[in-house]
Amino acid sequence: MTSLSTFAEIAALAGDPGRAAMLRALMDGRALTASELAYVAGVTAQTASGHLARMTTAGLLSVAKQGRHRYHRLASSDVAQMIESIMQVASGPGSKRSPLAVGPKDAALRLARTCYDHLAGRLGVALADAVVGSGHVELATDGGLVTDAGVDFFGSIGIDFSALMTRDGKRSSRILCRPCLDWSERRPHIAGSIGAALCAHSFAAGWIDRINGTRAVMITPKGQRVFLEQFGVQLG
Amino acid sequence: MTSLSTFAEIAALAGDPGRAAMLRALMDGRALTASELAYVAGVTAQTASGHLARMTTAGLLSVAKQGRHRYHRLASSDVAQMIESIMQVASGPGSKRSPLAVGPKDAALRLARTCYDHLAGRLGVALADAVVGSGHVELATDGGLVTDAGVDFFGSIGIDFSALMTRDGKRSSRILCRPCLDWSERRPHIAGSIGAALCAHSFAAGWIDRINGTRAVMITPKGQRVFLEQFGVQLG
DNA sequence: AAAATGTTACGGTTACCGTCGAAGCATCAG
DNA sequence: CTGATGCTTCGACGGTAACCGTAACATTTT
Repeated sequence: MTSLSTFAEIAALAGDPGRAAMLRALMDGRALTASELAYVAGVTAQTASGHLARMTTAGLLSVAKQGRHRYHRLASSDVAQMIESIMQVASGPGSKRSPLAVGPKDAALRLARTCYDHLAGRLGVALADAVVGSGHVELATDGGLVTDAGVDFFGSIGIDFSALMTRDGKRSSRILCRPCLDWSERRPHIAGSIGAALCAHSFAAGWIDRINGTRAVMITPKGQRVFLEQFGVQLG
Repeated sequence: MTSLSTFAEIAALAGDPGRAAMLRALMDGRALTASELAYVAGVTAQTASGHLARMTTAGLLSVAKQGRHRYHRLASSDVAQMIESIMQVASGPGSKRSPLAVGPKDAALRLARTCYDHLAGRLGVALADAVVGSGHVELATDGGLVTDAGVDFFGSIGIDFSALMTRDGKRSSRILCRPCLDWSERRPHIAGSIGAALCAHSFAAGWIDRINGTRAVMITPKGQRVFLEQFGVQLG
């Protein structure tokens, strides 16, 4: 029953408070150095190094050494989804403690941030509402899809699905979407291939920008205009 | 940072080998007594009692006392999805140990079994392939949907979606599907609302039956006929 | 070369948690 | 009422692992 022992092993790795803090910090999809991760975990560098080594050999993390730094990131989207699902359970009805005061307290984080590879916060939720309201995307609790009109719409703003839709040889329909329930807004936003593409394109097109290396993002003036004109979204 | 502490708490609960075995046993969606769970975990009754109490207060399990028995089940489908996602990571590329000998060794389990609330094993995969091949369902890695033809098809075999499709007031499209990667077949099968409905209907209609209280199911003669005529599926 | 920074390795201490024995309640059978 | 079964609580034991000293190694900068 090998799968069982590794199951407990993986879960136990995520069960340590320090390692949990590291994983949570890596949920923005970026790669962090061991020192930064040691800081967020509240432990010394030696301790953090041991944790990172264990999580790397277990397949949770992948490292890329660059000069004298070693950048650690989540190994795959599967790991990100696992962390999400644990957060989902942790934020569930079982968390009686501090019923409404949950979520990031930083205003910038609440406004807009990245969630592994897509956008979250009020911006992410607003964009999701916009594309759902305009009929470009349909969302349910189990999954989501892009309508034919949505394919045209995303194409018009520079996101091409032709590369994404060639899966398994034949066209794999327009199911490229996954709802991701955020714990600050308590509303679903768009994850999956579309969410990742939209987030990447927003960075590339200069609509949003990272705030000094955190997972929070700011909306550029150009982004303000595009989000209002193309999506009808205005925040603040 | 309450959500973080509970995050590690939840993960640590799943990280103990004994508790992991219990959760794994409960993945068939049925309710088990404390004694049965103590047996599958390989611990004494006292130890199991403590584990069950902790997991219940944490919101992972829900209990229903019936006479002098206490039946434990997974608290929600969120918990089941969390367990699935951990299995997904545990079965990932990181599991070098016993590369191909994974999966349930029991022949009955490999053939057909329940996975929380839907069907898995060769039967589950075959049914998924059938409805995908006939164009009734479209599956991708991120989600799935039922086509208009699929709605008619499932209606013709006794599964009505009208109750499922009234979500949030307006019609919530036909996204009721979620792929679930099984660790014995390494192929996706159909979970989500459709998977649950199909599984429940198969039991109700007498197409399948539980094998003496395990998560393995047998295909009745009636089921053999229905699966062949309606889905074109023949196993064995 | 030498200093500085980032990362890993080793030993010893400490605290936590899983485990079981024994005993205490609840429920059912006779 | 008496005995039996299922489950839980209490207390004590033991092992595991997180943690931080100190120290070594690697890389970059001066």
